[in-house]
Amino acid sequence: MDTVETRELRYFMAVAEELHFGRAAERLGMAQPPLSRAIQRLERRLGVSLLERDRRGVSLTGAGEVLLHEGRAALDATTAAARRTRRAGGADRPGGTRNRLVLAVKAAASHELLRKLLAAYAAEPDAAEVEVLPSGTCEQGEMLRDGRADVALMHAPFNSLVGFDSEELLTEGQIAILPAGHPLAAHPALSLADISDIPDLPLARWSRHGAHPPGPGPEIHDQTQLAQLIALGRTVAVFPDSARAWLWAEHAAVPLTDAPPVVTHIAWPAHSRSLALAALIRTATGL
Amino acid sequence: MDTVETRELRYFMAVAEELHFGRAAERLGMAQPPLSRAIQRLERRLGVSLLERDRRGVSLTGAGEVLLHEGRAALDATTAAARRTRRAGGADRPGGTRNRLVLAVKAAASHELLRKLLAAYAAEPDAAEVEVLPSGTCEQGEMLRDGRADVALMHAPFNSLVGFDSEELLTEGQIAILPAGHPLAAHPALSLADISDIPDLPLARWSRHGAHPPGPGPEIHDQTQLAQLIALGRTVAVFPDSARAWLWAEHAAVPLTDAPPVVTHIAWPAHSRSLALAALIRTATGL
DNA sequence: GCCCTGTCATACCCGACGGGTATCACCGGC
DNA sequence: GCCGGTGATACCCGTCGGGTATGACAGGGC
Repeated sequence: MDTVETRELRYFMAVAEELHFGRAAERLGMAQPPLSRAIQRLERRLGVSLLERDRRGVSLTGAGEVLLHEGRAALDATTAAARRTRRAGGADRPGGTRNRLVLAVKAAASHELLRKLLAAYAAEPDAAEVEVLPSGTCEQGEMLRDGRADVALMHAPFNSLVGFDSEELLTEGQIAILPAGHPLAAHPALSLADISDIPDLPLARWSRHGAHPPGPGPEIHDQTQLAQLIALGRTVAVFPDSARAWLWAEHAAVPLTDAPPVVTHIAWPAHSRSLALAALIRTATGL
Repeated sequence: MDTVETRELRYFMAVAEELHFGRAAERLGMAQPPLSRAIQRLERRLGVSLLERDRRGVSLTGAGEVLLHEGRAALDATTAAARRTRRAGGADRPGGTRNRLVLAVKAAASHELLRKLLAAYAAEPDAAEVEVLPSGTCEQGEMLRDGRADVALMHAPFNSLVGFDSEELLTEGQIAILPAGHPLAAHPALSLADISDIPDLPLARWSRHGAHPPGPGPEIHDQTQLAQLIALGRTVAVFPDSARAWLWAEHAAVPLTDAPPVVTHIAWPAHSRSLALAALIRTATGL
């Protein structure tokens, strides 16, 4: 009577995001009528109206918006439970997860730190096999929430640590990466203002989830493209200090005086209870 | 194919907690055979074995333990979504929850702070109606997690703030509450060691969820019982400083020098997005 | 050793519900 | 007024959730 099934949540999320029963049904791989009925049933069961079926379109009610947010968290938690359970598959010892540990890292993250962490962890007694999951396009927080990862290296202030437990690992300044021949590359230091309005070096725009933000700079998809564009003298980029490790000869790095420092954290779901994870965190904070 | 329904989760949680299909079925209000089938189907769907059906009893596999923990979080998130959606029921404005805000407080919490907070909040422009939910027996974190509350006053280090966002509100020392006539009541200050081993004043034991922890002291259920036992000279208690507000004439309060300070936090689910809640937090931190 | 008890699994049945197809009701635009 | 597009309704069917009855199997008392 007062229970909501995950299927109903999935259906509602699709409709709430598409604001269109037909498209939502298509996305769900089903026909539209049963979807309409399912939503009606959900509304009846909850005793509230979630969608405003106005002629010419569907819109969310206040309750619908609440369910959109809360339901997302609930669905993530459910799929995370399924994923982590599946991953724990073979280890039938009752002492906790001994299997693999999935570590999500940003592709552009400091390899130095990661390498040291993995090396130190491998020597630990509670060590599990660590699978490194480079999340190029996807947010690491998302991966932690829906169970694709167990632990992540995240970079404040770019990633939000909200909802996770975390420990600070490393703080570094940021540098501007310029074409080696550019006049600005000769400066000992620069400010953000110095590089934000250079006509011949517009800042590149990362394309995320297929949507390209508007702006003057070139569109890029990965770090190699960016490196190439810088080397060609077409753009400039701002990166944490550890990016110096992958610079080319055609690149020049100049410290930025007023860029906010980047803090690398190790973060994990707050409710985690795993010996292997605890050991990894201990290793990381002890580096 | 890779989806888990909340009903299946509920069933599994019951079996995993009872470690007995018959009792779990009874608790769920159903017969045992369909429960067995549901668990089998869940195991098949996840592709892992969750329970070890040994003759003479059921035990959890490693994967089962993972699902026990993760599933609890998922179920809590789901019921929270349903509860909060239902509570948002009538407010059909698209600006967020404008309804009521449920604030969970420990029954023994500082009334002073709570009164000031509610008074200040009522004057706010974004103020919603605040329902105060005194959680005598139940953990406030549980209430936040499963949606019975939207925000809570929690007391570190007694409550774990893990998994929530929180702001510090108030730090106070702790006091020993003794019978007024007791010799120790004359001291200007005491240490924990001073009161932990007094033969005539064993520390009282709170009964939680029906289970009484073993020990020498008397069993108590609420604060009034405790106050009475102290007044009768039968026990001693340790409380935050603000407990002085409800002391009786027969009580004596003595500061404890080495008790950890109690920090009152305002805490809320990390993913919350509500104007009313934001206003309450702003009010609380501005006190 | 035998039976009895307690456990979970299997067999079978039924009603309900999820899902599909066809169609309706309604509105905006040409 | 017709048409395209929306979501809702009507009807049908297969699957599945749930109940009852029963089986398989181990352990304990006699």
